Parts: sequence; structure tokens; C-alpha cells
Amino acid sequence: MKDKKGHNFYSKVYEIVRLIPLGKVTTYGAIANFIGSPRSSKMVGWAMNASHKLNIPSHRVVNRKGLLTGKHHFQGSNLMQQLLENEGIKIEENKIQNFNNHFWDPNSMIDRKN
DNA sequence: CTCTTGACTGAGG
DNA sequence: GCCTCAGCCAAGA
Repeated sequence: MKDKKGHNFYSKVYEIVRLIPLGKVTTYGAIANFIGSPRSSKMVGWAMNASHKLNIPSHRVVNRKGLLTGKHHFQGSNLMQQLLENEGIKIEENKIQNFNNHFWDPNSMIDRKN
């Protein structure tokens, strides 16, 4: 199952995003880093674009600043924000407040069950 | 096959 | 802290 990098990329991205605990968020970079390509954060975003047809909570993925950069890819104008706020995350100006507190690192998944 | 674009990030000024 | 540039890899035209 070595294969070439690429096929696993999407699969891992989806797998990780699905594992994001409710009320938590992570960054494209964190996911990319977990996969093994910390510089391929863009690919994570590209994968998310295709995740629309899957059951992936892509709204829990934001950029490193905590900005909802991908909100434009959701239905409506503020669906992403509503979903996050519904999970207890406070957002202002498209930016997650207390971002560090809501941040979930994929690596903590293997380190501890949380 | 080549070129452009993209839900990003880190480094440099 | 803000702005700009380059790198990253894949998909679409």
C-alpha cells in the first residue's frame, strides 16, 4: 500500500477531518503535517473542495489564523460560521475567537483518545 | 503534455 | 503586525 503519494492524501484528509471532535477545529497545515506533507496545505483545501459530496465536516477546518477562509465554498453566506457557532465556537468577523482553545491537533488523536 | 488556479503557510522586508 | 514572494502538489482546460 505504498502507492504514490496522492491517493492516500485525500483518504487521510477525509479520515482526519471526520475525526475532528465536535466543537473543535483544526488547520489545513495541521492536517497536511499529519499526512506527511506540511507544505501541501493547499492540497488539503483542494481535497475539501471534493469533500462536499461526502459526509465531511469541512467547516471545522480553517486556516492557521483561525479565519473561515473556506466559508465562501459553503451554501449561503455564513453557513460555515453558523455550524461552528452551533458547536459552541464563537466567531467574529469570520474569525474564530479563542482559536487556540478550540484547536484540535490530529496528532493528539494518536497520543491520547482525548 | 503545458499552463493556470487554488478552502495555505513560512520566511523576508 | 502587515505585505509580498516562493514553495507545495493536484486537478481542470
